[in-house]
Amino acid sequence: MIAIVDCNSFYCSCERLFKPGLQHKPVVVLSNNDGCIISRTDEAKKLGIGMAGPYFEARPLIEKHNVAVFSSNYNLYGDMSWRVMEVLRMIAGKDNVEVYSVDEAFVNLEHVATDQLQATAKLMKETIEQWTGIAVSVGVAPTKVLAKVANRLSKKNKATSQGVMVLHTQEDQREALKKTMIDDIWGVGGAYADKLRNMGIVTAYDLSKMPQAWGKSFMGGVVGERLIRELNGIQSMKMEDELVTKKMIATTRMFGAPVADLKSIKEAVATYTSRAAEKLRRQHGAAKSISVFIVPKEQSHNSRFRHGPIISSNTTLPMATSLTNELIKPALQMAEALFERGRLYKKAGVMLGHIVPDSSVQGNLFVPETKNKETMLMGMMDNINFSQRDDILKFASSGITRNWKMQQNFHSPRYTSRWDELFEVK
DNA sequence: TCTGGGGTCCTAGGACCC
DNA sequence: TCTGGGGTCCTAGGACCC
Repeated sequence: MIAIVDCNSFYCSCERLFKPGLQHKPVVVLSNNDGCIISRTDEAKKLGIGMAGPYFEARPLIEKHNVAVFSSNYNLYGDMSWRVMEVLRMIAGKDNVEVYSVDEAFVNLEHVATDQLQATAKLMKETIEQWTGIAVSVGVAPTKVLAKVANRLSKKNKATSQGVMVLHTQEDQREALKKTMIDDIWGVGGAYADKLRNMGIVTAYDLSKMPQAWGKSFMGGVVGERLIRELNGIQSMKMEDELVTKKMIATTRMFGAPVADLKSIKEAVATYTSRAAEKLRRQHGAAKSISVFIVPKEQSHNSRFRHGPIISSNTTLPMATSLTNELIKPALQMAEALFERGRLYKKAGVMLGHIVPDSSVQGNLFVPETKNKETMLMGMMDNINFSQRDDILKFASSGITRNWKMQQNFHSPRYTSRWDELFEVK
């Protein structure tokens, strides 16, 4: 059996930890640049505030009901996430935990006796809540997809489930599937949901009764086939080893306000490249390709498109590297080539691809000896920046004033990761 | 006026090879 | 007038996730 442990309204819960007065009050957390709502408490949901909707649209409701609003504080969420996952690893064993996202983890319960499943799930939940203060829901079932179904139902019926739901008989599974609409299935998004409904498939149960071959032809090939098997309790998605090596690393941001000058664009691109290179070094990788894109602010009144065209360029490097300076150079060249004077831009991004382990970087006869020193320099920069949790050291091309930086008007202190922002009790 | 950021997997189709 | 068959590799784009 597999459990999925999922933090309730995670970002909001983190903010509430340090503002006990907000317990049972509506709270929302905004995306970068304070653009969209990306986390809501139950109280905020009840007021009719939608998920992923733009902040400005929900603003009347928010002001009317005095909803607490926060900009996202990823230092805080990252640190709380680590604490939650550590508790799980202590209880279930390090190798049985697969961190799926910042607020979710799958836990392998293969070795737990059937009559102990409920108790184990409850233990995980209660320990996390007691030690970290973050409330979680737990779903347990024979497959990942069914565990997700269980988790969702446990959240929907908190009063009866106490935040834990175990689906271990086929009877339980069938009942749960009947209560789950197709668009609430993990792996069914908007496009497939529309398609399925048009074919008269409405509940997860309906979908589970379709033949696998049908899934193969109508739901994206092996993906659909696998989904149907999982719904029927046949494990088709394994527990993954902790996968730390990403195949692509991206750093992209909206600007605080549209930008028209090349200098700002270049500063932003240099900054994002530095950040991406940092992530790359953290996983001991080296990248062989880098691409840069910039997005013009939509000029036309044709508002059907949320984004303007994306203007991008890609460079293949002579050899894979993780050195910031070697990545910044081509990135800035591309930024310069893409930029058109007279246009307004709202976003830029950098992506690193063709990532290989840095130990396997192909030797090149023409690599100068100085390379080792540069690698050490990068390591030092990373250490200093990490211990300060800030870009205290950066490349000059990243700029000092940074007029293009995103807006974060409701940022809470980094309570758990900065000495000078510690929570104070008077 | 104002709509995030960072990923994954899969398929189709083109280019190319023998 | 008629122009094979079978591969591989790569990229773009769609769909999904949180």
